[in-house]
Amino acid sequence: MSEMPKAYDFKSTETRLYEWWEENGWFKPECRPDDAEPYTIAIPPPNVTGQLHMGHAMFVSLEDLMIRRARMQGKAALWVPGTDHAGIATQLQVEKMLRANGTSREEVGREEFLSATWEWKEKYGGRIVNQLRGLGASCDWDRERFTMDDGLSKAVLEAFVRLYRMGLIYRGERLVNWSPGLQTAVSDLEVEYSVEPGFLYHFKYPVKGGGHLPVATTRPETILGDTAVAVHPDDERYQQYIGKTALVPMLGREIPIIADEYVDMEFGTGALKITPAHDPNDFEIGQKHRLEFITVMTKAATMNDKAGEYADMDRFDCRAKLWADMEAAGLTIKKEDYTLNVPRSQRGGEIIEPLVSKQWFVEIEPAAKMGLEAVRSGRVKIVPERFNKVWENWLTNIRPWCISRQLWWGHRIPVWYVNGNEDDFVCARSEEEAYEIARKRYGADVQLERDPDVLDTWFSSGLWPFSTLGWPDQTADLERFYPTDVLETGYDILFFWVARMVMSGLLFTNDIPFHTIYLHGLVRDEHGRKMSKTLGNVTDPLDVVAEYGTDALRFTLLTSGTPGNDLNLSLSKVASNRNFANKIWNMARFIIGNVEKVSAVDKPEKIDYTIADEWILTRLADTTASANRLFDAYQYGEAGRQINDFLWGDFADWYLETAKVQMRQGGAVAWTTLSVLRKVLDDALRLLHPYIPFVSEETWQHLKGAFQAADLGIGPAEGWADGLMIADWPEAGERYGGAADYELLRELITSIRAARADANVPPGKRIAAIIAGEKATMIASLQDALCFLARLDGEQLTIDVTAEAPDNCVTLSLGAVTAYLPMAGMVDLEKEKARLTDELADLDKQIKKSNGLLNGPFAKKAPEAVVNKEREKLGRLEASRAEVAERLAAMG
RNA sequence: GGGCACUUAGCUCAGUUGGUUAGAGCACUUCGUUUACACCGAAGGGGUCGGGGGUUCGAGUCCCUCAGUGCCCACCA
Repeated sequence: MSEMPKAYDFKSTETRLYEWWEENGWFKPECRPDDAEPYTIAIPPPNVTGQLHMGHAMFVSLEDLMIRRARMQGKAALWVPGTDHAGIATQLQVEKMLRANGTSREEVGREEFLSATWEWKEKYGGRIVNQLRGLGASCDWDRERFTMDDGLSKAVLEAFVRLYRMGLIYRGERLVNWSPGLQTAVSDLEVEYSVEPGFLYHFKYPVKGGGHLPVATTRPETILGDTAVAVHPDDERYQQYIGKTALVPMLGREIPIIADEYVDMEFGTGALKITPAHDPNDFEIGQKHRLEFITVMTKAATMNDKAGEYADMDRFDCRAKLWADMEAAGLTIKKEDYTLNVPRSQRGGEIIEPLVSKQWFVEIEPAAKMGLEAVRSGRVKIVPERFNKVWENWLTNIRPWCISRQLWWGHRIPVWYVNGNEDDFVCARSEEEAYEIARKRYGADVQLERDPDVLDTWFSSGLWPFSTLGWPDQTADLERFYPTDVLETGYDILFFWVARMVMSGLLFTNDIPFHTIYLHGLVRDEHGRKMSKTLGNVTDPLDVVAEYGTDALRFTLLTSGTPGNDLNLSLSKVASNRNFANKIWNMARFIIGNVEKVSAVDKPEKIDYTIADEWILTRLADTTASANRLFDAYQYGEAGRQINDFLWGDFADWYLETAKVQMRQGGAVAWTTLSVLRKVLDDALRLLHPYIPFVSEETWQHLKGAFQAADLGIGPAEGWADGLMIADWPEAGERYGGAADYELLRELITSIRAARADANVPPGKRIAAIIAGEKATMIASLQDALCFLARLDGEQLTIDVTAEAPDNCVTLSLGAVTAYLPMAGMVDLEKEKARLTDELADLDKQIKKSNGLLNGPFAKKAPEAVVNKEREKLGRLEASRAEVAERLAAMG
């Protein structure tokens, strides 16, 4: 191994390691034995034309973490990558390109448009995938899929045909959410309601034969499509009008005045205009009362010829003009300010228009029931659990899913119409099959024409976990890796995607598609604002990676938050984590630098650990156990923070410093110290590898190289693996009794340092000390370390259990051990007296509290371990108090 | 109209089954080039854990309630 530079350089590392891992075939499950337990994740397929954003970085970090840990646990880890054709999004991009070239989708025609889109896909589709690689994603790229590749297209056909034959797909004329700009229907989920200021228009509905009914509406242009006016049957104000005829303003069309309990007498005027073709509620009332359905708008949301003189006007121009005309005709009452809930397209933001049109629907209630049961029974677990409620609520109130889109880019609906008749159609997996069926049903001489529409993009992604593994064919992959294990994604697509996968999995594979749903939150800017282009607060993951490295970004995303909650990304945290990577690198440099100071003959027959060794090994065992417990509970953030704290706060700040002294002793002590250094860093690197794959692997390779070359008999019990990536996952080791003694030593050192700082002792100055108390001899075992870390003068150090305090000294009492620092000339007697007096008061307070606790109900009711802990604490406090009191008395 | 989350140090956040004196990073103060690291180290200042009530020997943690913020679902013209 080459020399390690002073600072870790991620730039020269990341690409090199990624390629090396991939060349070794370690991203493939086949790097484990055939009988290894499988562990599978299907990637949330990014839009094929998408640009990498923090959401991608988030899911890559989390899923790669899960996959890498499983792989190290010896499982056949498979992360299936791929992309989504993203119907509308992609089509819009290509249309934009066409427009830039002075043409349009309509002009070039369907076929040419599709080939242009495929070209676009080939050109830009690889970009996002390469960006995922850059984040370290250990996907099996040989198994990469695309929602419109042949296999997945076959799966889509199969799913559609099966649903149709189960009677769960039907075509119907319904009121759908229509996007006038995109010229397609969209599903309920694709509509977002935004609260906006608007008006409630009150006007007079003329009644034939005289009089009028006051009516209120937020959308006057729909008046032109009214086919009834409704009042509540019990409303005394309007009893006289029920059954009479009203006249549509400006059109004079005659419509009935009906009674329906749906009308809220309290709201508005208590009289309701009914426009069955333009409002979901009115649609139902229209059906109930068998009203006429009059559509007054075109698909472009301009008024049609049913709107009389308003024909060809834009819907909002019409609103204004009609109201002005009504005002002139004396039909208006008032226009009051009113807060509207405006339906807007999730894509593009234009106002969605409810329009009657013929569309394909999936009746998903039966599947929804299965999805509900899967979560209720615990077959599918959601992390965090609180999303169970959201799941429950949505699936319980589910409505038919409109799956047809009037787009060109997507999976064509596998339905053929017979002889130009819309009501005669066949549903089949292919044109050949369609003809076969049609001939049987309609005679030999049939002409078929395929439905022009395509399917909602989520229809194909709903099949993702099994279609990517080969379904509907019974492939070996499907057999081995399905059901998958965890589905990890953002909570914002729980309904769009996750619920649909669960439902289609249960429906088509008769199994759950995954046993756990892990939901992460949105990545926001550091002040909690949503990242948006208009706000200009978008942080590009590629920029962050270029400046701080992939590991720094990954560790930040993984440890800054908690499952299911949004996370505020701050660059200062990324910078800290870049520093963490460097810190790890330098720990390794230190250890490797010590390798040559030890020789193989120093290996002792029987290992004899110092209390420092015992302490760090115990801390390692605790950290490993805790991390594993947290990993199993999907608490990755907390696990990462704990490993970080351990490695930096315990290993680097304390053990490494102590080890410097132990190494100087040479011989068996040095050998043992080096073996502990290696063991702790090695295990920590393993624990960290799923978080920060690059720096951990690079560091580990250096460690491995140095120890293998030195041949000291120090290394992993199982031998050095080729790569950390495929090394064994650590399990918690032994705990040792000496750990507590070292803790006491740490306390003592910290106290001495603080006392020195308090007395303004120059940092370089070695001072004298007397260590007394029952644990003084324990301290003696690490006397040199004590001197080094607390800057004590070894020549002037007295260690004696029964030593008495000299005059003119600072007293540091820790119960089992006491330090006297005779800092002649440097210590202010009066100040020391005051300090000790304060300390005495504080000790008295604590002792009183502790006594109160131990003599109260606490002693009887609290668990024994807790009570014992309190007793020990009291013992320490009392010992300290005695010492402090004695010193004060001696000082007069 | 339902439902959920959040409210802890100046800022951004941890705190898993209730258990010593509530933690981290950044920022701040004072010191420091001891052969891993200045992308560093040592010491330190800073919090009545949103308000109120309750359960408990013990509450940041559990329950109730109020307030603020954010989000999701829902057809009120």
